[in-house]
Amino acid sequence: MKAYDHKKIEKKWQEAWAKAKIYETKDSVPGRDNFYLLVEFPYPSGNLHVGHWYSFAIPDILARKFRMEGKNVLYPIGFDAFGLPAENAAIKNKVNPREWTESNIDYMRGQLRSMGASFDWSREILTCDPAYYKWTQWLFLQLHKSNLVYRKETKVNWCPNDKTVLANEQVIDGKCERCGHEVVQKEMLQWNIKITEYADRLIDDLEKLDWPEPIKESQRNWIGRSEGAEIDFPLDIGGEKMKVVYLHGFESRPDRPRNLWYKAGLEQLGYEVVIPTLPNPDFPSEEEQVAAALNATTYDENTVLVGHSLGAVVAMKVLEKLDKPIARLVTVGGFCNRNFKDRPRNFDAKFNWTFDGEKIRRNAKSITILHDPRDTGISDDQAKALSELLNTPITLGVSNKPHFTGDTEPDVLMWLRPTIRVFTTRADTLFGATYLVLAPEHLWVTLALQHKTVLKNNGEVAAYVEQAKKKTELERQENREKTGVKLEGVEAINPATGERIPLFVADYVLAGYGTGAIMAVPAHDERDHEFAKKFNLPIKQVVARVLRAVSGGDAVRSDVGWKERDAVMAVVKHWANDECLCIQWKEHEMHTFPSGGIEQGENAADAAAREAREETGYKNIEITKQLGGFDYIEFYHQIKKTNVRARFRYFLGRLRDDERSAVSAGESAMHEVVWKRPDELRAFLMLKEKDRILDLLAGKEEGAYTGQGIVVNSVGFDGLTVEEAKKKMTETFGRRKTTYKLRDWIVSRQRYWGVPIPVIHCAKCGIVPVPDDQLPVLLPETDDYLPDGKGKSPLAKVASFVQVKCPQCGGQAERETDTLDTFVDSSWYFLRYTDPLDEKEFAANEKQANWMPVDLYSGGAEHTTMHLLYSRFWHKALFDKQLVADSEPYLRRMNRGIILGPDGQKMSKSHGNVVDPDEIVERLGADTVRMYLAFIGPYNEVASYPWNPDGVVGIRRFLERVWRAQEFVTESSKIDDKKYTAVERVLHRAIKKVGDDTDQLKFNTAISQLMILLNAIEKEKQLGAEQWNTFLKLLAPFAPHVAEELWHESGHDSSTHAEPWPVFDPKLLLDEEVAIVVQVDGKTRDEIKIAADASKEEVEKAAREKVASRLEGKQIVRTVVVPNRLVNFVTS
RNA sequence: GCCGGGAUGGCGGAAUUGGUAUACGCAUACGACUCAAAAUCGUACGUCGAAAGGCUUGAGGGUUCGAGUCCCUCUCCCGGCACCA
Repeated sequence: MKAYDHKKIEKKWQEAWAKAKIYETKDSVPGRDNFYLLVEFPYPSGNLHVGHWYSFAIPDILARKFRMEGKNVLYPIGFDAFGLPAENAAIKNKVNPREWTESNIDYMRGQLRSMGASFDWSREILTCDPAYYKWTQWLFLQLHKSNLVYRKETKVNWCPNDKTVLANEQVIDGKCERCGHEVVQKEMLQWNIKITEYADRLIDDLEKLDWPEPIKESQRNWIGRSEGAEIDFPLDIGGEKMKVVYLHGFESRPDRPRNLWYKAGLEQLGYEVVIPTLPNPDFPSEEEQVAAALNATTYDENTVLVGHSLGAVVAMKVLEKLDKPIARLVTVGGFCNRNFKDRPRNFDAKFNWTFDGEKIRRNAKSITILHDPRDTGISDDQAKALSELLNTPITLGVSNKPHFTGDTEPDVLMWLRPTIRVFTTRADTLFGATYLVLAPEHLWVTLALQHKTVLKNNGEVAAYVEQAKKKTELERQENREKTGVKLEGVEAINPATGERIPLFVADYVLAGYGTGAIMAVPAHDERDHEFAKKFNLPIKQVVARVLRAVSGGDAVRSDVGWKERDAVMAVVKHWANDECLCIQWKEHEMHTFPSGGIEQGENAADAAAREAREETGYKNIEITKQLGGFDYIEFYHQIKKTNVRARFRYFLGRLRDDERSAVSAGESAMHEVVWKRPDELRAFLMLKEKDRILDLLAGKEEGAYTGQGIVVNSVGFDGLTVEEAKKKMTETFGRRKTTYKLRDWIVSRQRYWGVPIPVIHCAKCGIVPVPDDQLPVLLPETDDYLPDGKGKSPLAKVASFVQVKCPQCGGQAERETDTLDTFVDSSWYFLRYTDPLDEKEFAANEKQANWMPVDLYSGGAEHTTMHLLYSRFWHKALFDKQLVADSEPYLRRMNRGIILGPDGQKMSKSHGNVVDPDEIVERLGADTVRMYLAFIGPYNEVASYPWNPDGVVGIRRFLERVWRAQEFVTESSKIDDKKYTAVERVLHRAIKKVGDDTDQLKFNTAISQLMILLNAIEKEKQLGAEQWNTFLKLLAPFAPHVAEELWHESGHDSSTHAEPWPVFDPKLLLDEEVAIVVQVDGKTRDEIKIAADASKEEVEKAAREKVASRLEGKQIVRTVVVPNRLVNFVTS
């Protein structure tokens, strides 16, 4: 027997497999199902570490096993070759990033080959190859066509060290993911992709994916959907005297509910509202209507003129006739031509359709054009014409009924009056909103500051806003002390209570989330509570908690009904001692404070005093204060025999002296009065609410109550549950709204080594996409990769690249010089593997159809909210363009853990604990490294495993024992021979378990089963040739070289990897004789060996005999027999 | 703080989903082979106990004939998000 020489055989077989091209995957093979096994392709960092082995060599086990099972497996490889490190290395070492990248790739190819992995190298792709990025550019332009790409001045994360913009996902704890430098916020013109438009689908489609739950959950959290409401708070700006003149439309009347609703809303703010009656609304003419409008009132600089629909035309005609300007013109669903979407109108000929746009503009200091794209009559083109006429951008509105004809139209009202719109998930607490908070960047704040006279403390607010904007993410995170400034001179009106409430700017409200403004409910939100405490703002309870008795005599019963009532409880202190007045009931299990219901018209505090007097006889009780607010207490009333849901208030009182009148006979028969010291109360009281009352008594500071409960102090809504009130208040005061934490994806990078964004800036034509036939836009060669630090890409310095003819007008234009985020490259690479050489398409439909969607995608948890989310989005965008056939790219996801250094720390050069796989492969062989990593623990977990150098040796020992086991193989292959049967049963169990465990990604237990099998073989010291063949086939996916070598050693010419996966015989899975545990009273006492097919009775009988001595003198009350497992005798 | 996952020998980890807890491997000890060492092979290896027999799956309680597994309470560790209204 030759010695096991891993170096020789690994080299030999790797070359042989490559030469035979056995892993070059055909698009389809008759009789075989296609299986697409994808691993995240590596970044060409230059050197493979153990983590790479874990990523690539372990999934290879699956690839090989699935092939043996008859699947046509695609297991491709490529390189995510663009990106910052190449460029940083280029700057540091003065080498070309392309050369650096290519030489790294060359080196890594060799290392990857040394794994003995069955990659199909013929499909290799490089994202920095123009043949690849041509299609990255093309796909980007497809998204651009779908209006998913836009350019916007955005506050972005800027890394001053890498001198580039980072995506939100690339900022970890306020620091750059790549270099660790602190990230600053910067306003820059950036390319964005509207991933937010897909937020719902990205969450909802997770349902149908076979992914680990933690990954799905992280994506859901990251997208951060929350359902809530938008509520408008009207502003009252002191000194503003406005008159609103409202001109209704065609076939309308001044007294339509909607118009009256507008009137009420505006008058609430002290506005004067005029709604002229316009003559002949069903057959209107310009002359009559304009005259009526002009006669109805006077127009001056305090007038807001509103025209709905045709009213807008009338309004413009009115403006044409005025000789001095008004404050504002608002058109609602207005128009200036007759190109209606639906039908012609009868007023067509009675109006003059030419307008003096200039005069109208001169006569209105500001103009708002409100248009709803879902309008059934007014087309977008009509709105656009109006916008051009008045030289004013369109404000998009949402109507409740098309054309803003609902009974209420909040969007219109919002534009008629200054309003702050807030987003809240707790609409039920609206009555408790005692102030508003705006983010420092809120538009209204910005406008007010510009205006200068709106805020009385303009300077102070300006200073705060300035300072808040300068804070970095890190500073915001470190110092969470609430800060803010009140906006003096402005008040908002709580739409529910009508109360005037103050406004603040504070940086605890984020501009980027919701509407950038919140209603603050300090009683029921911790942040608002903290702020209110600091600024001494009122805290108003509007939700009462529900305390339910669940044990003891007053526990709520399911068999009786409910009674509701208002109640009070009195905590009365002794006149001299530190004791409280308590009541102990005689016939019932009740220990309480005096309490009872409030009588008709009675004051709550008086009721508390009265109850205490009546129940105890003490006369001189004075109530000193209320403790806390409302609580609902639910309990079973033992005397009235009914459940009670009582809305309680607690009062603190004092007894002046011991003067006492006789307690009524009824009362004294039921209970007696006892005095308890505070330290005895906890033990004495049985009420559910005692902890809360005792906390209140102790004067413990009460924070915000954020839980469920019942609404109080909210006229018209009292008694509703939180959930019911949310719904009802949203309907009454606002509208439903869903918001997301997810931000749009900023894809431009101001760096050299990436895909040029294929766009041209033309002074005349604006942004012009590069035509398809001019793709790819090649990355130009340059020696100057240094970014300028101000946000200009190095490409901007390459004049020959920048200067270009505009493809539309032919004039001189400039190329976009930013490059794309590398996550764009990797958002579609798996599609390219299906058709890697196609020059006409990014991947032909029929080629995609062979493989997509990916059957199993393996990778790390670090990509959960980055690559994995981006590529799902990208795929959906392509799906909507019908460029791909599925809405999700990956059916099943498996998650790889992390390999730590031998010291249990993350591997890093600074720790000096880096394990070099090349060295171990050299010393122990690739098969050992593969198998050790597979054996270290379950693969599909978010977990980390330390590399144990001794453990690796154990696997090497196993392979050497396998090698030596060839000695035991006899020529005979007759497995029915008695001497082989012991091994045969273990072998069949192994076939089952290795197969099952591998499918479930539990490679560690699959390998342990191979070890058990080998142990059995060594014990018998002989096995048949067929058994040996089967063993090698089971081993093949795990240790491909050893298995192949031994396979050939035992006389085969074919490859073991092309062999079919063994099949087990179910009959052989169980031993003929099984060991059955015998328990007495659940304790294992002995075991019996008995034929596997023995009957229940036989088993029980044998067991009883076995433990007869222990059963002596005992009564068996029950016998439990679990087939092939145990017998349990239960004695009395 | 919120959301997810977890805690089993000296270590990595098993446990047919409620049925012999500690499979398999590592480490360790002893023995065989050897002049010796390494390698290899064999034996032992949760814990208390001489043994019989107890006790053990982060802690405490519960359900069950039977709990690592199910339920409740708590502690700690890991991961994600984090002033997201």
